[in-house]
This record gives sequence, structure tokens and C-alpha cells, in this order.
Amino acid sequence: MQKSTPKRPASSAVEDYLERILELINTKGYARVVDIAESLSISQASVTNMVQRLDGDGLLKYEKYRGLVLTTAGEELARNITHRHHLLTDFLQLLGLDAQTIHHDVEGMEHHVSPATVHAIESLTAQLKRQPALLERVRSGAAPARVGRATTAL
Amino acid sequence: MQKSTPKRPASSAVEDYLERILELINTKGYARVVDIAESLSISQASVTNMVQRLDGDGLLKYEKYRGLVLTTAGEELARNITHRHHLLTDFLQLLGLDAQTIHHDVEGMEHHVSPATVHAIESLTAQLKRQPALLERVRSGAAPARVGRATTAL
DNA sequence: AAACAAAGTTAGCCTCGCCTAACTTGCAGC
DNA sequence: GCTGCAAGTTAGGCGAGGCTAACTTTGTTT
Repeated sequence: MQKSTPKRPASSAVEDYLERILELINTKGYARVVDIAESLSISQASVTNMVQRLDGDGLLKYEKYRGLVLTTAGEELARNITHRHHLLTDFLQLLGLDAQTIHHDVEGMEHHVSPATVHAIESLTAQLKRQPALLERVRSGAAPARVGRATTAL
Repeated sequence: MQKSTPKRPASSAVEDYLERILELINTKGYARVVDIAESLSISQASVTNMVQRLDGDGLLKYEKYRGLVLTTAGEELARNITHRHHLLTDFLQLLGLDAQTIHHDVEGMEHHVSPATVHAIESLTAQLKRQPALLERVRSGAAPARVGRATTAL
């Protein structure tokens, strides 16, 4: 008897795996251990291990040597994290950040943004897109009407 | 011989410790093991352990049973993470999120925001503060001119 | 069908960051 | 100056999530 559906909040690692698996399935039609390992830059052994855990947690269906498919729960989680990923990327792009910074920051932040914040940033992003002048000021680093720009904290 | 200054990027845990230590020093004038443990909701043993590591890494000066002080490097790091914390909190407050969500998300995100992004969000925050009407639309969840609000991803 | 390569798996190990239990140190109060 | 308690430390351990090395399975090639 494995620990099916203990409903732990899904760690960052778990979210990363699911996100990549969904991406692979969407682009190649399937997700092999070797592809997941490559995509996450970790060893095949680690992937096998995690995939077995995800099977036990009911997030995917896995048959030794044969492959895997996401369950409804797994796909939902994967879509959710993917959504956060895209949203944050879109948002940071709007602010004029470079691709590398965006990638790094999104990869780190995406696991910690709650639904309410997702919604707020979606709303903000939508508003910002209709304010090209404001965005231009943001991108040029304008911080008007302040005496010291404050690199200070506390 | 300990590993002094191998300059690893400072883990989230390390940043959390430094942030709390600085906060304690700023409010109580000192940071004892027991206070740090209380503040981070972890055991004293864990704190002792980490404090010894931080000493080895040159982020603070520590004398057994006697206490600790941040080094210049440690204080700089602490101020930096504190700054990110305040900035993100300020930003999310602007979006109208509730205190609990803000606390949770900031605690998670603050470790993953690079300098360029910090700067961009500072700039954005400054601009937003002069746009009460826009902020009102964000807070009320307005996402105009879209047919389906899209909970979809991919 | 035999052999070989690529993919997958298992076993054993490591680091990080936390824990508890047991011991030591420092400091008040008597 | 002894004693008792709070603070601090040490020892040993655990789970997550990585790793390498060695083995097995699959599938292709001849």
C-alpha cells in the first residue's frame, strides 16, 4: 500500500517535473525518462525515482520500461504551474527585462505564487498593456519625484 | 580548515537566517540563538548548526555561548534580502492582496528575484502609485476587452 | 536469432536542512 | 560558593532530491 493522495502541497521539484512532462507531451507526444532528464538537466536515475513517486502520489500512471501518462490530477497541476510560468514570463517581459533574467526569476518564483496573486498579476498585466507610456517610463527606470532613489533597506 | 568564502550563491535558508538576524538586531539590539529559533519556528539546535556554518562562510562572527554579530558581508546580504522583502510586500499591497497571501508569497519569492527585476519592480511600483484609477481597476479584478477570462494554460 | 546500443532501473551514497535527546555552560538566587 | 534553570551545544538521525556505477530491458541491426 503506497501513500496515495496524502495531498501534500506538491514541492517545487514535483511541480518542475510535471511542468516539463506536460511540455514534452505537448511537443513530442510523449515523455520518456531520458527526455525528462535532459530537459531538467538531471540524471536518468533521479527521474526514474521521482516518476515512481509521482505514480504513487497519483499524479501520473507509470509502467516500468514502458512509459507514463499524466493522470487528471497530474495534468491539472501541470497546467496550473505552466499557467503561472507563462503569466510571470509575460509580466516580466512587459517590464523590459532580458530573457535570461526572466527565465531565472520565473523558474524560481513560479512555485510560490498563490492563486490570488496570480489573479492580481493577470489583472495588472492586462491593465499595463493598455498603458504604453507608463510602461515606457518603467522600462527606462524612471522613479520620479523622489530625492534619493534608495538602494537602502530598513 | 573550514570552507571560508567559497562564495556559493547563498541558499534560501541562509537568506532567511540573515534576514531574521538583522531584524532581531535592529529591534532588540542583539540576536540570540533562542530568539532566532523562535522567530523562524525551528529548533535551537538547528540554529546553532547554521550559525556555525555562517561563521565559517564569513557572514557573521560567532563565539560559542557568547553571541554573534554580522560581518560586513553578512549585513550586506541581510540588507539586500530585507530590501527585496519590503519591495515585494509593497508591490503586492498595491495590488490589493490580503496580508496573509502577501506574507506567504513574499516569503517564497524573495529568494529568487534578481537585481534587474528588483529594479524594474521598484520602478513599476513608483509609477503605479501615481495611477490610483488604474490600481482601482486592478484591485477590482478588471480584465477588459477579453471574452473568456482564461483559467486555461497552454 | 544473436548481439549491441540506448533506455531504464536498482543500489548505494551524498548534501542540505531540519529534528530530538542528552549533555554543557552561564548566570541568578540563595 | 553552590544549585537550578535557561540557553546553548553535540550527537545521531531522517527525508528530500540529487548523484554514479552497475545491471536489465527493449528494440534495432545484421
